[in-house]
Amino acid sequence: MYPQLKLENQLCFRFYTVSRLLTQIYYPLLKSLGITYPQYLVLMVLWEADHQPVNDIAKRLLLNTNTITPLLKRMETDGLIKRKKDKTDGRKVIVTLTKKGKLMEEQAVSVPDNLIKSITCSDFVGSLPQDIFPVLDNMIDTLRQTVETMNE
Amino acid sequence: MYPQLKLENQLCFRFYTVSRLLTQIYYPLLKSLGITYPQYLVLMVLWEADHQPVNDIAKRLLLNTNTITPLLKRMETDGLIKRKKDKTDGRKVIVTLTKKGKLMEEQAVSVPDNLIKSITCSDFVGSLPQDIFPVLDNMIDTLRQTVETMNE
DNA sequence: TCAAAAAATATCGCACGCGATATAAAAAAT
DNA sequence: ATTTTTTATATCGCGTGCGATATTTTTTGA
Repeated sequence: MYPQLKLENQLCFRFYTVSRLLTQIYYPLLKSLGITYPQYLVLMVLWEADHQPVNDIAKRLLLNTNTITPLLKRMETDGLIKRKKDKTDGRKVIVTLTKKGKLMEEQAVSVPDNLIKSITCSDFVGSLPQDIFPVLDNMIDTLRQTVETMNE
Repeated sequence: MYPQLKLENQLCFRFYTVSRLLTQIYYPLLKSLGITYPQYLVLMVLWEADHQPVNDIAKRLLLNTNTITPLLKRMETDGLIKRKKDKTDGRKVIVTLTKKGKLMEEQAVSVPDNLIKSITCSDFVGSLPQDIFPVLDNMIDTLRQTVETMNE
């Protein structure tokens, strides 16, 4: 009846679906490391720069503390990271990789390649338009601004 | 250290982020209707064709029954749909819109337009490449095949 | 016909995500 | 110096998502 309510015209549904399916394909690869996809994201942030407050990690991943805090607690329980109050600013909690968390980077190096290999297509990456990354980054930037404006 | 483990090189992270942010922007629009985004998706499927078995809805949304079943139960509790065993095939459960579920389509018509309006950008849609939909559909098709192959 | 396989749905457990709200510490304002 | 505001993190509750598995019904095959 209303074309704007057809599933085939929904942009968000496509992103929702691609995100879910990609995460499902990640699952067996990350399971062998004993981590989930959001935990993998946190580790990537820390591998780039260790010793960060919770809020910096949250901002980098565009997640809120109500998601990040329990996530980090689980990672601490699993021995991947340590959480410690900042000496100079008692509000901040600094997150640091443990030896286990640091060593996992070596095992994770093969994950991106294995992901591509496991996708049933002769050339998944090559079939994507060259400019897909900037398009997505523009979208994220616009959406991020919108959400920030909403929460004011 | 390893470029393949940099967040800025992650395709999946971008889809994950766009999906989450878009859903957050949907939230206040759908809240006024009393529904969530996944429930909105189920309703769109039923508005296109009422009276469908659970599995058809699940396939359409590329979700599994362990997600759809509780979702449908909540929607039944909220008086949006009815679930009834199929007479001819006792395994199937047929999902039908209630009057409330049907009437909600009229209220939902404005949601897509209001979503665009609420996004902080002069021309969000116009700044997307013309061929973004087929690209996404190709991705979904490839990923769907991969996940199906995984579960064999 | 009758056991075995397949199909459809459901249950269980756990990890997110996030709106709403609370708590604690630091910074700013009066 | 004290109150107010802001910042950083955490808690609570609920709704997904999904891997693993179970249940029920139908279909298939020997």
